[in-house]
This record gives sequence, C-alpha cells and structure tokens, in this order.
Amino acid sequence: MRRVDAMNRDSFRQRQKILDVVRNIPPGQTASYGEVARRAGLPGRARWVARVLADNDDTLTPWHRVLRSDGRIVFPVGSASFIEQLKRLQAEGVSLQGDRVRKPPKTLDQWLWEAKS
DNA sequence: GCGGTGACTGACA
DNA sequence: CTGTCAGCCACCG
Repeated sequence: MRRVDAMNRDSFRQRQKILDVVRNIPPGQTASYGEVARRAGLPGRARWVARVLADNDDTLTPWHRVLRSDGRIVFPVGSASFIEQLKRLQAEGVSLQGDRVRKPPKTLDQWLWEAKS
C-alpha cells in the first residue's frame, strides 16, 4: 500500500471520529472545538475540527453545539450562520447571554453575582 | 515544494 | 473587558 493511501485512510477515519464526537454531544449541551479534538484523539487540532465541520454537509450532525473555547459563537454577530446557530441553541434550551453561552458556574459566589445582575 | 489561510487556543499585556 | 501573538496543521493555488 502506498504511503499516500495510508494517509488518506487515516485522514478519513479521523474525520469520521470527529463527526462521531460531535454527534454524541447531547442536546442542550455544548463543546469547544478543542474538546471535540481531544475526545477524537486529536489534541491540539481544533482548527482541523473546524474545517471538518465546515466541509460537512450531513444535516444530522449537530454542528451548532460546537463553540469556541471561551463559549462564544465563532461567526460574526448577525451573520446568517450566527443567527442560525443561535436559533438552534435556543431551541434546545441552551442559556445564552448575547453571543456567549453561559458557562457552568465555577463558584457559588460567581453564580449568585450573575443572578443578582 | 512553498507560502498563505482559517468555523481555534492559551498565554500575556 | 479588548487586543496581539505564537503554535497549530490540512488544504489550496
């Protein structure tokens, strides 16, 4: 088998793995590109995850549950993709503040503070 | 083969 | 909070 063939095969498997991971994100939950990459066994390759999702046309893949590491939607605010993703997230009951997904509370104080304001 | 380009990220100012 | 920067690596011309 040629080296190139082996490379293409691995590349294909990795793409599948990435898509599997994304499909396994439960509704109402989100993950960052970096997390998806790690779960797919490809630590440090967030950019590739992004590319795979961009190329992917499978409507069953919940691409909208994938956000940046800081919890924000990657697209420019107001763009068609942004609005679409926001809509899908809200439909699943994901709590958002603007373009940012509310992070899981780290401390009780922080949580209370947010609730107060 | 080489350089530019991202649906990215963590660190730092 | 915002902005910059160096890594990152598959893909494309």
